[in-house]
Amino acid sequence: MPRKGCIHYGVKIKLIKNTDRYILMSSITKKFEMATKADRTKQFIVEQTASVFNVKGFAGTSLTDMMEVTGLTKGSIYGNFKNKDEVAVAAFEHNFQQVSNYIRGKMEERPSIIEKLLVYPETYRNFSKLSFLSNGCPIANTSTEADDTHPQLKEKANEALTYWRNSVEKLLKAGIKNDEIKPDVNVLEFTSILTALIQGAMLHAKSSGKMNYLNASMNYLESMIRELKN
Amino acid sequence: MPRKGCIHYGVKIKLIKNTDRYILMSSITKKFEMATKADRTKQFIVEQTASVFNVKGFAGTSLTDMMEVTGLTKGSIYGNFKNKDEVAVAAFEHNFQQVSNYIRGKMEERPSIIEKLLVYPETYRNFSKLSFLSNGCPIANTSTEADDTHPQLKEKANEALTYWRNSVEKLLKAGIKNDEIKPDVNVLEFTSILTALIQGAMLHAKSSGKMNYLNASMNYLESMIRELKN
Amino acid sequence: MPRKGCIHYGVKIKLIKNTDRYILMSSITKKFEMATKADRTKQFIVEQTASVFNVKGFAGTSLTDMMEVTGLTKGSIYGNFKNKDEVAVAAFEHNFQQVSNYIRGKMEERPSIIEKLLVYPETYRNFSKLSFLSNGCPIANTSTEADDTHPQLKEKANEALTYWRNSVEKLLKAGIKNDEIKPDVNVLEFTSILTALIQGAMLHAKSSGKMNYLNASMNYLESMIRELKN
Amino acid sequence: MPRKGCIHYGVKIKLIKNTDRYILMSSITKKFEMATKADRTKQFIVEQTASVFNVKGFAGTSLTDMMEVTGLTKGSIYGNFKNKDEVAVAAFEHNFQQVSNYIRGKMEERPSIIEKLLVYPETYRNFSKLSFLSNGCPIANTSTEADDTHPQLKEKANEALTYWRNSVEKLLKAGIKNDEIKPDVNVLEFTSILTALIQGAMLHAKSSGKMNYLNASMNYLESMIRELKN
DNA sequence: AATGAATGAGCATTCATTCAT
DNA sequence: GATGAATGAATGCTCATTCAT
Repeated sequence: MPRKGCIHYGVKIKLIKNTDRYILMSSITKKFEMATKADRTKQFIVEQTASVFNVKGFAGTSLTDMMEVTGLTKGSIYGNFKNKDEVAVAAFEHNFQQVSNYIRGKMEERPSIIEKLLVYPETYRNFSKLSFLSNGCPIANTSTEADDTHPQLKEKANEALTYWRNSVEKLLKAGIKNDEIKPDVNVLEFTSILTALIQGAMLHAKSSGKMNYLNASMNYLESMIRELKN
Repeated sequence: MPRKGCIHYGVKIKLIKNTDRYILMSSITKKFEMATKADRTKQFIVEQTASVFNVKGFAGTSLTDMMEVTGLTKGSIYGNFKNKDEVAVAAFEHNFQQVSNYIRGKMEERPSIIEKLLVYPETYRNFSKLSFLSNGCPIANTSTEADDTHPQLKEKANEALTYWRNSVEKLLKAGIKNDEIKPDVNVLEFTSILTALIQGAMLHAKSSGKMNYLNASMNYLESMIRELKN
Repeated sequence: MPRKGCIHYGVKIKLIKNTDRYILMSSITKKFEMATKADRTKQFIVEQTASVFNVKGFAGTSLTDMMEVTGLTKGSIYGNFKNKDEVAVAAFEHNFQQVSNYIRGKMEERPSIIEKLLVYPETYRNFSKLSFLSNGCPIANTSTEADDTHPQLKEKANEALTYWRNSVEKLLKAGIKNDEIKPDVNVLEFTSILTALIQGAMLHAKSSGKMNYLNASMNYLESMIRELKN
Repeated sequence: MPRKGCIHYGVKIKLIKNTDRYILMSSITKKFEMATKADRTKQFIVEQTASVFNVKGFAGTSLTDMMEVTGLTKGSIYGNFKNKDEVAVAAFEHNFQQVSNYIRGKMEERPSIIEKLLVYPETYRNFSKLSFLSNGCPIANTSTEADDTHPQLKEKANEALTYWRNSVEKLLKAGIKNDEIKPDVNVLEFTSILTALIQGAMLHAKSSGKMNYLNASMNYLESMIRELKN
């Protein structure tokens, strides 16, 4: 019989307090068997806490929140992570990977650079339907809070932003190289605008609860992208 | 003899615990004498805590932080505000007013609508030199944190954003009316782009610590504004 | 024009916060003009706080409660009393005097000792209609709380109880002397039973919210009193 | 090695601040091994705080008092109880059970109903020697304070009073049924008098610090009980 | 005599973290 | 590897009291 509280064959069994929910391990663990049980538990904690950190922020998320959302005990969380910071960093990385995996996947299906770039406005237009974006852009959420108060998270957010910028720049340069994109495009400027516009527009949508401002910005971004064409 | 801890002739006298700083009352109290001492103290608390709330956020700012930065005791803060929430809301309003007063002031000097609109990119380009913007846009900082966790602050941030949008829209419509601006400009779209671009670009600057991305976006915004010309 | 917050010609004028009530000085001040304004304010504070102390107890009554119920400021209360203890003691004395004045008044109308003694069960039967008893017997309320925690109040409660006992004993002895009451009545025992029965029965009534237990005890007490007859 | 602050083999080991007392777990834990450590600690907290709550009341008992009397930290108390209210309710229940267990035990030794009823005056006569009564009747103490200020405790006190009344009524009815007690006894009245007399007399004893008034009332109660005899 | 701003110790409660089991 | 009891510093907030005005 499985011991209560364990993660058993990919299935969480422990019931905490009055919560009689059985929580299924996320699909990721099914895809490839993880080496050790510890690795699986770590992954489970990260997946479950990721959205809480994205919504409530680092300071606003307590260990009690983390216990509730994972169904695990404090001891168990501390057995797998050094402290709350380490979980928060892992959760941020998970959140960011969810976004970038989704976008990379969509881009792989597209034949041209411009089509690939159009994945950005299309994705953020539908952010509310995507669980990993519905609470806002993890980079924006993390970097506004972590500024000064949490240098390690701030650095992670900055790395993510740099990664994003580099991805866009690579696409632009590749497009220029294969004559798909006008040669005189200002790569730095275009990248700055694309990323800034998306983050600013997401903020407006989250703040106002309305989609029209975000849609207006995404319309503009789409026409900007199409005008890159050589 | 002034009682220790009082704000006397515009100068804080009390030293709390290990903090041997003498804090000058902000300029506002010198400009015009306020009705009551309580009003002055309230104003003083708001001014001193405003930047802490902007940097650390609501959850990250403790009453101890507020004591340290004001040099006042807990009791004194609670004598002037109902609770931490009330201070945070007042501090946000102060932060936002600082920004909008600055921008309104700059705009008043400008003769044309387009010149007035150019105040935005100029201001945010120099955000690091402006104390009320150096820690980032208060709207962005507040709305990313307060989402879900603090409905009242979220609402305040949304109101501020709406106010900003309305200001921009009014300028555009006035410009269209007096033939300074092209009649076919999409007001909603332009407003969305201007505000989103600024907030997104500010976020990048704060996150990376570099100015080039912000400057690139502001360059683009400036040319967009100039192209509004009829 | 009367200064706000003063007690002027026996009428409270100050309005605190949202309480737009004008509070009339109690009848006592009208009966005989008090020497000084201070005396009148002291009396006013005592009268207004007396029932709060009787309901919430000493520890449960805060200065904020006292401010609300009097409409006065803290400074004003402290200008008239050394501290909260002093108000509490005065309030207890006031409460007790209200009860004993009422009972003395009723007794004066009665011709015989036995009729006088019957005032007790009659009074406590109707405790809920008498403002100074509706929150319970002040002696019981004070002595249960003040035990150990507040020696001065405990002593006051004990003095009040002794005064009550003495009153009953005097009546019994006078009745024995003038042959109205049987000579062999055990005065100590009868006094103990009368006072204990009343306090115990009051407690039951307050606790249960029902009158039948109190009435049953008062029925019994009445028949006990009538059987005293020689 | 036992961790400091733990309750180990029934013995509290941790010393808090200036309190160098070693506190023995109460006899109850020795009698039967409790399921979990948490249950034992909860029981320990209840036992240690019960008399403090009975003496100082709910409002008068602080968490610092509770820490001192248990030797535990705040965190530990809050690990075992949701809040102060929950401890107070448990402590009241404990206090009441101590009294009713004692009385039930004494009654079991007695052959007749009248002998059983005599347990009441005998017990309360000796209240000062019984630790759970020496600070006064828990029902009286709780119900006078909790009135209005603490509805849950008030309800508990009322339940306890009802339980007591029912116990007395059952005895009387059983006595009437088996012809030991006069059939025309007014059960409601007798029960009311017995309980009210005891609570009132206890109050006098606690207030005056003298036993003669209590003894006089108990003498009377004893003769009342004996006169029930058929 | 009364005000009201300020005090700072104290309040109940929650926090991230530890560690014997 | 996981548990859960315990820690104690820190949290937001209220308290009775003081005193310059």
